[in-house]
Amino acid sequence: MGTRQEISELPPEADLARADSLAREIFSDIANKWALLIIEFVGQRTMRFSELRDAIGGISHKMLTQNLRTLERNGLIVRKVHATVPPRVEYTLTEAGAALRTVVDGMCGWTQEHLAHIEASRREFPS
Amino acid sequence: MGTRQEISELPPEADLARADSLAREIFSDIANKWALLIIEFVGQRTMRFSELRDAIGGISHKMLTQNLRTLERNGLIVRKVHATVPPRVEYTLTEAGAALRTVVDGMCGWTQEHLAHIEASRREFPS
DNA sequence: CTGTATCCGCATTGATACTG
DNA sequence: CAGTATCAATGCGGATACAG
Repeated sequence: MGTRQEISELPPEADLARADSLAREIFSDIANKWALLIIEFVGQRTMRFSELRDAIGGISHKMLTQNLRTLERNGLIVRKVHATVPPRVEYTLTEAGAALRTVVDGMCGWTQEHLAHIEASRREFPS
Repeated sequence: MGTRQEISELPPEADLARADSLAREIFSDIANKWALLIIEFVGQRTMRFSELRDAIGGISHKMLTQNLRTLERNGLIVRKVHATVPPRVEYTLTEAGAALRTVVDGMCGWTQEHLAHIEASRREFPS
């Protein structure tokens, strides 16, 4: 197995080096605002389709459906349909999704912490 | 200032609740694959324009320029022009950019760790 | 309520050419 | 080498209608 260093020193972006790698494709799948916002909000608690729509705000019916499907396909959320009328569909994070959520939390936290810095930077930037 | 709890218990996504908030706008600015990939690669070391282009791969000249400007405007990277001929332009992360990089690292790490899970999930998903 | 399908405008993106 | 500008095309994303 070699030394411990050889294993642990792999940089986190190692597999993202090639543009055509699977890692890159997956990265592109999740690195967009709708996907990340969905992860963040569903992470708060299990939510229904319309609850999610209202919570996120500004997302169209179509984009929400589309992103939910992609997330489900990648195993980040589970979709549970209750056979009632009217139908009730609930979305929950999987373990993998929850793990990603901690990362997204970090991103949300970063945004809050650097709001002032960013605003200042924008004002000084020569338009 | 009140109790410590009142301050620390704010959820990381607090300011992202409204779709028209500044936090949301900034979140949207950085939550896209090119911006995050640039942060990740520039975070490895200071890089020139063409180095970055080659390192990332699959990004067009125009998109790279465009995203670099947005990142600069938001104070995440600094652009240093060396008055030589031919010109030499180097990009480096600011402190804020470096802070974001640790988050992006987490995202890269997450991608690597869950590659197998995602592949498996995709195979089982009814296309 | 939730989901699928369609249409269509507009923004994003790439290719190309030109400047410093 | 790095950047800007322009043009054309693709596809994202919204609105709408309809089905289960």
